[in-house]
Amino acid sequence: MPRIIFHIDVNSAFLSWSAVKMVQAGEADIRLVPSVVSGEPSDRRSIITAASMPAKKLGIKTAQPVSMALRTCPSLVIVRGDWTWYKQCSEGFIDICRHYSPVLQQFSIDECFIDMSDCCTPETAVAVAARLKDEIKTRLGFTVNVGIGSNKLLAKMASDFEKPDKVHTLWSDEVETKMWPLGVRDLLWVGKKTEERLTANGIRTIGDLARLGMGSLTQMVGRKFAEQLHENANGRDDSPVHTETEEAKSVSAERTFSQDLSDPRDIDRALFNVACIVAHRIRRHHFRASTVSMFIKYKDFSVVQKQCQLEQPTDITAVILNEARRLLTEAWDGVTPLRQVGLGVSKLTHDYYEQMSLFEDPKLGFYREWDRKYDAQREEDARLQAYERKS
DNA sequence: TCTGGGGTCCTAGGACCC
DNA sequence: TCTGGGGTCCTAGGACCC
Repeated sequence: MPRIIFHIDVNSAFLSWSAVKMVQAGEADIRLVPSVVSGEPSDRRSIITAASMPAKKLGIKTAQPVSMALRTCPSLVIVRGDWTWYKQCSEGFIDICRHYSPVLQQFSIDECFIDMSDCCTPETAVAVAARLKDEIKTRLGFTVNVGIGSNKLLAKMASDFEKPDKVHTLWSDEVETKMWPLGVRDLLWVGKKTEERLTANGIRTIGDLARLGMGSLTQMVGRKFAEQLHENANGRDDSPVHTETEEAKSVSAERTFSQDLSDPRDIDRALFNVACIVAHRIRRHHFRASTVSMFIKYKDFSVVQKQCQLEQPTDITAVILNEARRLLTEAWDGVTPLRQVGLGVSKLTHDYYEQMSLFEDPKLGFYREWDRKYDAQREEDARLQAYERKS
């Protein structure tokens, strides 16, 4: 039996969500003028997280530096992101989608798939999708695109057609007319590098890719990726809509300096900050980590990453920080300016078994106490923030 | 104009074990 | 003494996604 999958994608999510809040507060609707959501605008290294349709029409794009966008449009309205509010908006639209089908997979904060196979027919799918889209607009105040297809890939490709506030179908029998004429870059998983490799070999459209023999494609991108691209270009994808939320496999944090830094004290301060953040996050989710990795980025954007295994999984900030410091001394000469420093942990477990050793480092007790106070402080900060938001 | 932050998966080489 | 083949783990790097 053919499947019916919807992909729901919020149009310019962060920008729309900020606009909803501002309109509720009686302010002008920033969706109607060139506007963007970004990090700290005074930081010259900030980039654009979301742009309004009028901004996009001027050529302003997501991931572009704010300074560049300001040159394009000096009157650009810039707003700071509000994560707590975004999470509320996300939950709101996911809830509505879940009412249409419980077989729902959240793909990111602003996208989800629902399996509608048991909830509508190919004939009624467009009308149902339109109802879903309109319900979100009426109840929550922002627009979405709904893509309909016989699998997740096609649904996702369809939701990317004309925006905003639109419903599109991409059934298997429409692949040839609606998908094959598109450029390879429009295919999911084809990024900049793969596009370059494909076009260098004369493969320009998704249709070219679909008709390409596996032998030559494997030579270009490797066997595994070639298999996937070949399937996807032909509109095939049998992955199910995963309803269970997967646990994180890694947690990381990074800091990009407003100017490249070379003073080891500055670098260490940043490493300390990210270690606090990462360790706090894993404690909050009751994780312990067995792998610590540290990475640095130079001004030419090259990245060096070092990792190591711990004898025992840990969630102690000081233990993670010490490993990261050691890795930093291995990776960095202490002189060359750095653009960014980051820290990650992986091999996460919920295993709380701890080898009790009579010879356990007595410092660990102090470290744990420090972490406990840190966590309490963070929680207090969060409570205060929530209170301020309400009043 | 000068490029954030947070993730996932894949590959390839080397070490080590049987 | 020399050789091979398979499996697993680790590491570093790269590509992609939102």
